[in-house]
Amino acid sequence: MLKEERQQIILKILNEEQKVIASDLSQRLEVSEDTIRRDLKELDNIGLIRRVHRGALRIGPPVVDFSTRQHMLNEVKTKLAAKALEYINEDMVILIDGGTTNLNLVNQLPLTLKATIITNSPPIAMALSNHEQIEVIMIGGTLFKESMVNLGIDTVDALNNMRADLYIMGIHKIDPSIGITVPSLSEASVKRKMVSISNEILGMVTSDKLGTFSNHIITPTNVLTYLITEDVNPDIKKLYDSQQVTVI
Amino acid sequence: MLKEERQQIILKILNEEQKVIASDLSQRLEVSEDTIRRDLKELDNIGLIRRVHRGALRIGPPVVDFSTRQHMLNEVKTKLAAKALEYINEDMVILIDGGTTNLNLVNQLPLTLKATIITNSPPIAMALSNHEQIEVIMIGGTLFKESMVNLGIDTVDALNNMRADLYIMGIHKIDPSIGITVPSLSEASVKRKMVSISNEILGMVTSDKLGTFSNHIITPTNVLTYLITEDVNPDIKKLYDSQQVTVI
DNA sequence: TAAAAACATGCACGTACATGCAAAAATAAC
DNA sequence: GTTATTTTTGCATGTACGTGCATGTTTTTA
Repeated sequence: MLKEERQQIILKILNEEQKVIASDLSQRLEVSEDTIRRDLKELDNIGLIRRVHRGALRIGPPVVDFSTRQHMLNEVKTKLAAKALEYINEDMVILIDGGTTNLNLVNQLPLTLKATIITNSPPIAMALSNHEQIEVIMIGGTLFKESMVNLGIDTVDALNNMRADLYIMGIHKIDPSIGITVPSLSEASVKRKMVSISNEILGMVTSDKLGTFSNHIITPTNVLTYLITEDVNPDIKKLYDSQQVTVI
Repeated sequence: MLKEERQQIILKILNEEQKVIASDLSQRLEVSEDTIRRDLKELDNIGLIRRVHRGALRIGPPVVDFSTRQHMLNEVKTKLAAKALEYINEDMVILIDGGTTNLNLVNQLPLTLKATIITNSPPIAMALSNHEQIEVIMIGGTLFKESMVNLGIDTVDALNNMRADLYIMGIHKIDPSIGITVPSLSEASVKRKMVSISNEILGMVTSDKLGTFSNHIITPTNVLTYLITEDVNPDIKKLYDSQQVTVI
């Protein structure tokens, strides 16, 4: 097992369980405690975890709410991510913006994947810290804290010089007749720019978002190449098929 | 159960119930009363709770996020940060790059501070997600995973259009005769640019970094306005004073 | 005021830790 | 494909940390 891979697993466990214990990790990952300690030390040094005696804790706001709903949603999103992985290939240039669904996907990317990932979302960038083979290009801008993405003129400008094979769009609301919508103007313009510089566009949505809309229209739904959802309703599928959108 | 974890639980309980009783906690957390007493003592020393006979009381209004603050207080880097806070004023434009020392500082910024913070470090940006009054501007670039900062031509370009009142520089190595040095070229050029667009420059270093150097020189030490270290050695101070650097 | 509870202190035990070093593995160079 | 070089790993050493218990002291309460 590679070091990076192991550290990635540690981060994943830490995300799920809020804490890790060194001796425990040693057993689960089948390496010596010394190695685990070294891993934890490294992750602590770059600020990804909080090292404490005997183990480490998650950094950032504590996820206190252990509600099952949250947990279930996470499982659904993991399924969506698994489907999306099919469309991600070696050496692609992938543009990906924010959202927990996208974050979930990134966390599932194989450590061996070689690719270029462009993102305007700090959490996405941080999640890729252990993917040696992935070149991460961050797009700057003004941080929009509600959804943790960089937005604004600078963001759009920076995107002007780039092209992507695949844009993995975080979708808030989507309706086949109205289009893909977001609640804020600046988010809309950045996403619109992202659409324009990408060859293919993939969107993941949990089914409860289908048929909902907000006030700023990014684009009609027919720009989507793939629409991924957890259970494919035949009616929905027909609706989008007529727009040349592949529903999976 | 980890010590820090237990203390967080205590804080959480205290947050919800206004007061805690030592013997009670001992049962709920399944540790000896001695341990609880020690926990309460520590939390009291840090100033997060008010210790009283039989238990402890909450200080001030309920808080949401104590997890970050808790572990830091009492550490060397925190002392540095506390000193640095003196030089951060309302409505400043602050440029800050990566490093755990800087991350520590950011975590200590008062939640009410109104300012603009420019950074090329995703962890720094994420740490500021709770600060409503702070406008965060992220500088994009290629993510340099070893130190979690964005670097490269795009980064330097983006900085061209900006000006900052104060640059809080993460310092790897510093030597009064050689200058401030880093191990990588791209990091050096970005930091050099940051220096050039900033009015004042503040550096925090733990004393073990004083008198060390690496292979890429950013700038001589005399560009620093303030140099903050944990215990100010008179010799060192004299050395830097002759370069118009205020050592604190 | 006496008994009980809570406390501070010091000690001992087990575990976790940092450090240096050598073997092993992975990567680079030839 | 083989060799050289770097990185990673495990082990040994000595040290530091966290916990519970024993002791004596202070505070609470009956």
